[in-house]
Amino acid sequence: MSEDIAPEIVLALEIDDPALADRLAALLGHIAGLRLAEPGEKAAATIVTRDPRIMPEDIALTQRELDVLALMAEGGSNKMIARQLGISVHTVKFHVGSLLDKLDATGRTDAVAHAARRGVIEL
Amino acid sequence: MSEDIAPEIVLALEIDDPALADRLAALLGHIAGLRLAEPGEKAAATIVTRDPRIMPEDIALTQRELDVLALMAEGGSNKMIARQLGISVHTVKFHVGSLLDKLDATGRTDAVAHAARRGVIEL
DNA sequence: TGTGAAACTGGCCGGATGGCCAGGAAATGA
DNA sequence: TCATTTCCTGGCCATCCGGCCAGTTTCACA
Repeated sequence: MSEDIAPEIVLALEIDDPALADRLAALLGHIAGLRLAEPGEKAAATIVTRDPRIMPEDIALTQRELDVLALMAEGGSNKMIARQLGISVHTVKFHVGSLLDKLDATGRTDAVAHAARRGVIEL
Repeated sequence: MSEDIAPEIVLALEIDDPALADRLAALLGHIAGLRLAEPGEKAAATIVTRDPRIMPEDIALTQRELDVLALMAEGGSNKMIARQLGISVHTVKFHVGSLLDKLDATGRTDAVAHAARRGVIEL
C-alpha cells in the first residue's frame, strides 16, 4: 500500500439545524487526516441529522405488526406474507387492518410510506 | 440553561466499510466536545456512507409516470389519481403498469418502495 | 379467578388492482 | 412523409384488498 500515511477523509455535512452544523464544523474543521467537503464535492461519508422525525412514541406497533409491515414494504402480498410468517391470510389481513388504523393510512402503500417517513421502517 | 459549557455532541457511526469506520472512529474518538455514540444510544447526528445507490440513469421515467408515481406514494387510489390528473382510470392503470415494469415491482406498494430507495421520489 | 391485550382463524362481499386485448391523437425527428 | 414515442381511452376478467361480522387461544396482570 502506498497511502499508509493517511489519505485524508472527506466528510460532508448535511445538517438542518444551523447551530448544530456550526458546532460540528468548528469541531471538525481542523483535525489532521480529516477535511470537510466543499459544497458539491464528493465525500467519503456524510453527517446527517438523525431524523427528528415525527414519531409520537413509536406509535405502539406490536411485534407481529412490525413483521407484517416489513414484508409489506418488500412488496409482499397478503398471501406471500401469510406463507412467510406461517399464518393464515385472514390473520395477515387482520394485522394489516390494525396497521392501517394505527398509521392512519388509506391502504398498504400509504401505510408503508407513512411508516418509512416516520422511521418505523427502513426502506 | 445549565449545560452551556459544552453540550457534547454525540455522533453515531453507520459505516459499512470497516476500514473507513475504524479510521473515523480513531480520528473522532478523542475530540473535546464530541463523543461517539454507544451502540443503541441516541445520537444528535449520524455519519453515513453516501449511498452509491443503484440508479442506472434515472431509469427513464416519463413525466406522466412521475406524476402518477408521486400520487401513488401519497396513497392515492387509481380513481383518485385519475381525478387529480384529469385523466381516466384506464390511463392511470396504463401508467401504473409501465411503472411496475420499469421499477421491476410486484405491485404499487413495491413500486413506491423501490422508487424511494433509489431516490426517484422523496417520501 | 377474572379481565384484558395480542394473536390467530373463518365467512362474506364490494370495490380496487393489475394484466390482457384493442385502439386513437399529438409531437418529434429521420 | 413515415416512424417512433408518449399519452390517452376502452372492455374484459381473475385476483387481491380491505372492511364487516363472528369466534378461539394464550399469556400477563390484577
